[in-house]
Amino acid sequence: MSAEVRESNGPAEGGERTRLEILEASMQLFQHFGFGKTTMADIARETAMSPGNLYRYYRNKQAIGRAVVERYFRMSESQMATGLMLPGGSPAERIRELIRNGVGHLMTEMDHNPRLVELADFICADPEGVQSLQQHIEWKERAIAREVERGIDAGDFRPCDPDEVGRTLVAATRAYWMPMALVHIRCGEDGRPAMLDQVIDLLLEGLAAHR
Amino acid sequence: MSAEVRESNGPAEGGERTRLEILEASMQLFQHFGFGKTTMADIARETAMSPGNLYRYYRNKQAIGRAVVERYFRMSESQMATGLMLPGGSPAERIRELIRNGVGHLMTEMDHNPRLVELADFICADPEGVQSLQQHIEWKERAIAREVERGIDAGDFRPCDPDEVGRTLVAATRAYWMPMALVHIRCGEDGRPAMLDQVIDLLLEGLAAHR
DNA sequence: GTGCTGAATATTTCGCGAAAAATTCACTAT
DNA sequence: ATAGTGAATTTTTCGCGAAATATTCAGCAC
Repeated sequence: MSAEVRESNGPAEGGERTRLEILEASMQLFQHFGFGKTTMADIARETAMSPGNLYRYYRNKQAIGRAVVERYFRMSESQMATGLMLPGGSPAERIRELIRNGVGHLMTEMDHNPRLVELADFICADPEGVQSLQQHIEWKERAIAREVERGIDAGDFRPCDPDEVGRTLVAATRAYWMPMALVHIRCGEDGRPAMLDQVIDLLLEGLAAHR
Repeated sequence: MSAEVRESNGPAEGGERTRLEILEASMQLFQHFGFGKTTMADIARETAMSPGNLYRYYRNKQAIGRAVVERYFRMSESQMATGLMLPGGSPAERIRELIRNGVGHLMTEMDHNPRLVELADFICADPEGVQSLQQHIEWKERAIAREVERGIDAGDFRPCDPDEVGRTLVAATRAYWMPMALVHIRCGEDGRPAMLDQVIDLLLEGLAAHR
């Protein structure tokens, strides 16, 4: 029943800079060489500190991996959110673009940044890491829920619980958010994910107001 | 440019009994001990023939695994179809039950028959086996398409292409058909798959006629 | 006490010969 | 020719010591 509230042990305040430094160096290394091929000694060398010191900021290597994945998820979320910055488009169009952009972003990352995608898969596979994935999923659910709320207010969508619809839309497109599945789903020369547009259309149709 | 049309080499006609015998013995063994732990020698012993003779009926061990998986898929399809035998229920209800029963059946198999589910995953992972999975998926798509057709005729569903809707419904529930994903999706004490009912409801709502 | 080091220890991975298994093939029987 | 055998051959897996790596810890500087 003692203190130890923080995910990672170590310095309380002054160490945030160091923790971030470790995080950024690790992300670079993981991106280049992969999680497995990057050693704690590599990270120590890159940050010009001793291996032992890394453990003052992260419990172990997995914890660094998890922090990198969380940062990576936050970056993906920012990327997905950029499409929502501009105010134009109907709620339905905005949801469609949110999902299409998100899946498109994931496909781009799989081509361009396979090491980090692989890391995310690896980290999210064990119980310690699932909550990172869960948070990321919840971010999508909330982003969609906000647009659904707008759609209800605008009279485009029938009355419903926006949060539940957010969860439903993410659940109905879940396979498209899974790298392992997405590998098989991409098709054609452009590599667009099969049936995604039709799935979105049917879901949005189910949400429509039919005034 | 010669003959060799059949998937498996060997006898043309008279050998069908032997091929089936190998298939059934293998299925039993795989179910009990798993694909990896079952040797060709085991199968030979079980069928009272020599190891070499197995190769007259199947190209290799993978081919036996594929045949077992295909048989397993056919059995799953029969199981799923039993819910459709009785004529009652609206098309929407029948589609809902088809999907719920199918996913429920998969969950039961994962608990009760994990070795065969694992085998299916393994076999369908490589290029030789994906077409078996593809066929199984197409069976579901067609089963749904038939019900959609009924729904259109009955005036319950708006006019649309039943085949495309079949593909769409399967795509929107794809994660629920993937054992790897389903492990994470089951929740609660009853282990029911999260959000599946809501997904189906929203999709069917999108299909409704709104007369 | 805080931040850090580097050697000491614990764990995991790796290389490689041995054993097991998959696959082939020369051969027998009908 | 067809069905089948079983030993020979190729491929994969396994066990285990060595090397690499992760993690801990006693101690140093401030």
